[in-house]
This record gives sequence, C-alpha cells and structure tokens, in this order.
Amino acid sequence: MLSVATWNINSVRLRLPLVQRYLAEHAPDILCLQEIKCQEDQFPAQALAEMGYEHQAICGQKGYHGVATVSRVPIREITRHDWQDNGEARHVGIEVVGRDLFLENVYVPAGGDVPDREVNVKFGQKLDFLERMARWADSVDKPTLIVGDFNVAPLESDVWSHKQLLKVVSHTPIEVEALDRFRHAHGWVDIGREHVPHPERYYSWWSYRSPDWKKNDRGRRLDHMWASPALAAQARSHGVLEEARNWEKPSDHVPLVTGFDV
Amino acid sequence: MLSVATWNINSVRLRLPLVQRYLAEHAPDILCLQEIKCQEDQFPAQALAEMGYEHQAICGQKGYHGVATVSRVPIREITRHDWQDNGEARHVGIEVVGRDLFLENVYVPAGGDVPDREVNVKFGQKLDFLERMARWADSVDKPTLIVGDFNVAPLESDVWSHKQLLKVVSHTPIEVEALDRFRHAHGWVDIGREHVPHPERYYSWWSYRSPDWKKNDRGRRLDHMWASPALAAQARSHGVLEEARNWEKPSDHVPLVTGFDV
DNA sequence: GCAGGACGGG
DNA sequence: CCCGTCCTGC
Repeated sequence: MLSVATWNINSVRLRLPLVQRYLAEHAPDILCLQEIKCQEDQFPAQALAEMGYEHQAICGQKGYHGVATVSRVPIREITRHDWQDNGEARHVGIEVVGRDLFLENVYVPAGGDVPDREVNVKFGQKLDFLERMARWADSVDKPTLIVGDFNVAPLESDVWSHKQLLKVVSHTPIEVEALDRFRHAHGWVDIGREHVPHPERYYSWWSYRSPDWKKNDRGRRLDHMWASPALAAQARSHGVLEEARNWEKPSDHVPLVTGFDV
Repeated sequence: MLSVATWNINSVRLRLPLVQRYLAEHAPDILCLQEIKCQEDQFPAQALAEMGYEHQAICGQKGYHGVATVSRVPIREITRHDWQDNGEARHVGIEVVGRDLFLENVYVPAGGDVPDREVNVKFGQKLDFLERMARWADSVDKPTLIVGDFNVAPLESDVWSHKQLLKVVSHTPIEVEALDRFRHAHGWVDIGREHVPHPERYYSWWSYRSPDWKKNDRGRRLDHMWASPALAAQARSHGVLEEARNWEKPSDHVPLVTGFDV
C-alpha cells in the first residue's frame, strides 16, 4: 500500500503546525503541498524530516506559489515544468523509487477575476497553462498520478451553486472544457469522483471571505487527484479531510488522500 | 490608598492578554497606557470593563501613538492637549472623582534618529513638545500626577552606558535640559527616583533589537511618574515590573506603579 | 525586532 | 478574509 495526499497549504511557514498535525494524525506516505509561498531555503525541511518525511522535492519562489512533495519513502525528483514559461514555481515531478510510479504535483494559476482572456491576461494564462498541460499529458506513457490545486471545479456537484458560478472563474464552461481536454489527452481517471460519484456533493475549498463556511457550505472542488488508467485501478481508498477547514488558523483548502495497492 | 500604573503597551489590541494578566495579578486602581496604536472604537473597552476597569478615557488615532486611561474608580476626562498642534493623539488628562487629584497621561514623541533639529524635523518637534509642556506645567495649580513615556532618560543611571548614549536620541544633553525645564516649571517630583535614588540602576525599556535583553541589560528609563510636591509627599510605594519584559510577546516597555495615601 | 498600513494576490 | 512583501516608525 502507498498513500498519497495533496493539500494547498497557503503558506507552509505559517501553517507548519497544521502540516505536522496532519502528518502525525494521518501519516500518508507522500504529501504534496501547493502554495508553500516561500523559497526553497525557507521551507521547513528539517521539521518535516524529523517526522520521517526526509525525502523532499521542493520548487519554491519568493512570496507566491511554490510546490513541495515530501515523502517517507524514497523519491527522486525528475522534472520541473514551467507550463507558462514565466518562471513561476508551479510544478514538481518525482518518481517513487522502485515502484514504477510517477507523481506530478501541480498548482494551476487561479486566473484572476474576469473570465475573459481579452480583458484579463491572467485568465488567458490559466487557459494556456491547461492547454500546455494537455499537450504534455498526451506524451505521458508511464503510470502517473497528477495531483494538486487545479483551480477548476468541473462538475455541477463540485460547486455549491452551479447556476450562480457559471460566470465565476473556476467553474466557467471554457475552463471546464480546457480541463476536459487535459483529462482526455492521457485518459486520466478522476479518482475523487470514482470514490464520491457525481451528483454527490464534493468540495475541497471554502473561501475565507464567506464566514460560517460550515453552515453556508459555499465550497468548490478545486483540488484533484488524477491517475493513469492502470494506476487508477489500483486505488483502494480516498478521503477528504473536511475537518481540517476547522483547525486553528486553517488553510482555505483541505487535504485529499488516496491509498494505492502498489 | 490609590495605586496608579503606567505602561507603554505597543499596540493594545495585540497585547490585550498581557494587559489582562497585569491587571489580574497587580490590580492597580488606574492604568495609563501609551502607544495603544488604534482608534477609540477599536480599543478593547469591554474586555477591560469586564475586569472592573469600567471608567475609561481613550484618545486614539489610526495606526500610531494613542493613549488610554482605564480605572476601577470613577474618573472624568478633562483635557486632550495637542502640544504639537498636529493632531497626534499623545495626551489625555483626567480627574479622579472626589479625590482632588488630576492625572495626565502623555506620550512624548520619540524624536527620530539624528539629535539635530536642523537635519531631523522630528527631533525639533520633540524639543518643541517638551517646551510647550513646560509652558503648560507653569500654569498647573492643582495636585497633579503626570505619567507616561517621556522618551527621555535624564540621569546617568537611567541608561546602560551614559558615555555611549550621549549622542543617542533620548539621552542627549539638549533633551535632558528640555526635560529639566519642564520639571522645574511646576516643581514636579520624580517619584521613580525618590524610591530608587540615583546612582542606582533604573530602566523601564529594553529595545527589541538588542537580543538577550536580560543578560546584556542595555536598558533606559524612558517612562516616568512625576507628581506635584504635595502629592509626591503622599507616595507610599513604587515599583517597576521588570519581569513583564519576559512575558510572551512582550512590549519593549514594562509597567511602573505608585501607591498614594490619598 | 517588532508594530501598523498599503499593496497585489488568492 | 487572509497571505506575502515593502514601507514607515520606534
């Protein structure tokens, strides 16, 4: 068995205690973090190594974005794709040593406020990012798991109100289509939805701005775990730790985890 | 008996727990705070009222400076002097109801880095502030206690190194002379030095920048309690709570307290 | 070394 | 609402 988790942590330095709590209580074999918001030399490498996560692949930058994959089992860093070609730290790819398993940790751009590439360059960059990921996915020929904050909630049951979010970045048809092209480019299996099928409610993010997140439950599923078909067939368990949204000084995202029989 | 305390708190919102701890453990009748760093409607009035300090005179502004006097015994706000005439919240004067006692809570400007009014306007403003306080003091004709952060350490034993601080703002001869003029203008009695006579070491502030503040002990006496002569004769006790500098997330100043037989 | 504020970003 | 960074002030 191998368990892999993904969590947009929204500053790993500020939320190191939460990461430690999650690792202590749930002990995944591998944890993929997004939005670490620090440079590599500022990453709390030692604190996580002391908890057994001594194998680490960190791709950071100053202030924004940044991803890190930490592991209890040996991993080898393979790639750092720059799908925007602008130097932003949004991906790190590793191989799980001796298991014929590749793990891609990605943080897709949020895309700004206005869902129109003519008036909002960030929205265009997000679509371009997804198109380039699709082109890359087309060439993937190894058992691969790609996880992270995709910043798109594709299904109606991935958002608290399909109707009210149709023109809100993360749930617009043009983004969903781009994400679909990316998924079909490799035949990725959406593990989350294998285990929590549509039309069941499935969210991984609740905005800080909406108070009483639990009562109002205005969530979205922005975080995903997608696997190559053969690998997806080996997924045995999947979970969403909603309670982490209630921890002290929480991230606005919660961790997802999948257990594989590999 | 009536006990009066003064404390530069360096943001009362951030350090409300420390104020509460001080009030719970030492229970002065009146506490004068400086550098509350908030507007009046942001002052934690209710939390302090719940501890019995329901009588409050608050003079605040956005972000900087600001003073507040909170009391367990009835007080009446009398004045808000603007000795710089620039709108900064640096003083509030109250009367202790039924005791013929006036209490002035003041935060003198720090004065910038360079002790030269030609090149540093803030230094000039500080000297002007002290001169205007002197003019005001000349007209004080009631039993008055003036306390607060005067931002001047007048005596050699008020600083960790007289020689090394002679050209450092807070201990320059020109500031000491201005403070002396202010003191003589009313015949104020320096209560701190009545109880801890020169040349005994007496500090109330240790910079955040100097690490190991306790070991290196690079302190200064910037906070003072001065009384009209007749009132000073009724002072029965005086204390400096140095241990407060070691509390969690401390202010760089510590509280002073004086007990009066009034 | 630590405050608060203003900014850009989510 | 909550990050980081940069700025000012002490």
